[in-house]
Amino acid sequence: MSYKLPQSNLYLREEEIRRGIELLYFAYRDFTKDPDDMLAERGFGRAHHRVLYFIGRNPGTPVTGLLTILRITKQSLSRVLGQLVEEGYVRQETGTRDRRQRLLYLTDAGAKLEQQLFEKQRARVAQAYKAAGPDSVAGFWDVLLNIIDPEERERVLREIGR
Amino acid sequence: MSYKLPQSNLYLREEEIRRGIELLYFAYRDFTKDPDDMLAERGFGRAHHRVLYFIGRNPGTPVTGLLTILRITKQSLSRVLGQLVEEGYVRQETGTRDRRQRLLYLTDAGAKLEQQLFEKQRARVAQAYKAAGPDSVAGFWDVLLNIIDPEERERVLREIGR
DNA sequence: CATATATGTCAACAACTCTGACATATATAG
DNA sequence: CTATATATGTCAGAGTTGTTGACATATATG
Repeated sequence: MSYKLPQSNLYLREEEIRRGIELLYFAYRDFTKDPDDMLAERGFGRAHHRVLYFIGRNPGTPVTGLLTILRITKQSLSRVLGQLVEEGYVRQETGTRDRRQRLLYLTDAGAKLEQQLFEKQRARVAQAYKAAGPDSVAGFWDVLLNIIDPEERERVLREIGR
Repeated sequence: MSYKLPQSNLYLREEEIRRGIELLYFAYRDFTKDPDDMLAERGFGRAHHRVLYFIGRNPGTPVTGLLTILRITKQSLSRVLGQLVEEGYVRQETGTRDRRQRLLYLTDAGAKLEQQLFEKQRARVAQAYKAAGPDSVAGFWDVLLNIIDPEERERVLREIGR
């Protein structure tokens, strides 16, 4: 009997979609919550974390690189980046090929802070990976990758090292 | 040779964690972006979407129920909820068992709007499920569930219907 | 030399969140 | 019945992060 009730299928489908939506919402909320306390102690917010994170992953990126990854305006970035430079977590170097560019690097203090922030998320994600098992992790990556806009999937793959 | 280099393992482990962190960030960003345009047309934001969504999933919830799910303050909720009530998307009924409670329901307009917002995310998530396959979807759910704080996993399981 | 690009800065504004204080209606315990 | 607790609402002030718009400077490129 290969016949299937379309309405039942639609119902199941919707429930499965909503399950994904809700798990994404709750998981993302807890996941981002971890570093926030440590950041708040220094008067920083989540935006500072993102900047530290992506400079750490792309040392020597010009400002434009960060704007492209984060998809925010330079005015938005400059406030946050300015604070990080001011307080000694990020260092700017004039580009050698193109002297208009400001290439961004974490200072030792920046790298240390980034590691501390990462550690909180590492523990949570590592535990989830372990609890779910390697096959689930592969599925987790695969679904997330396909949720990302097709146009930027390639860039993300480059970012995460395939 | 069962011996494994611990440093190499640690490196792989960190790369795998960072892959999860970044996929989560990029996927969540695109995923939340979809409904925002439609909301902006009506002067609403993402907070309105969350309220519509969870009232739709829990019709008749008292205000406290929403505060517990969303983990925001009543002052924060009241502005958003007030607008939704004012503009006819949410209806409040005095509780019968407890007349202090305001039980929340979507109006017809509210249900319609919620469906339109859901449709945008449905398309994205359904496509990702299809591209990744059912086993990956199960893994996706499993990892996300384990990323959520253990204390609230039970509530989430109830929310998503197991 | 003219134009484009990379970056920075100032100002105003909007969304969403918070804390703190206070008010009202209703339920519940003694 | 009275005292207390709970559910909800409201006002005021503040912080973080994002936006748009306008303008400035340094450097690269045709």
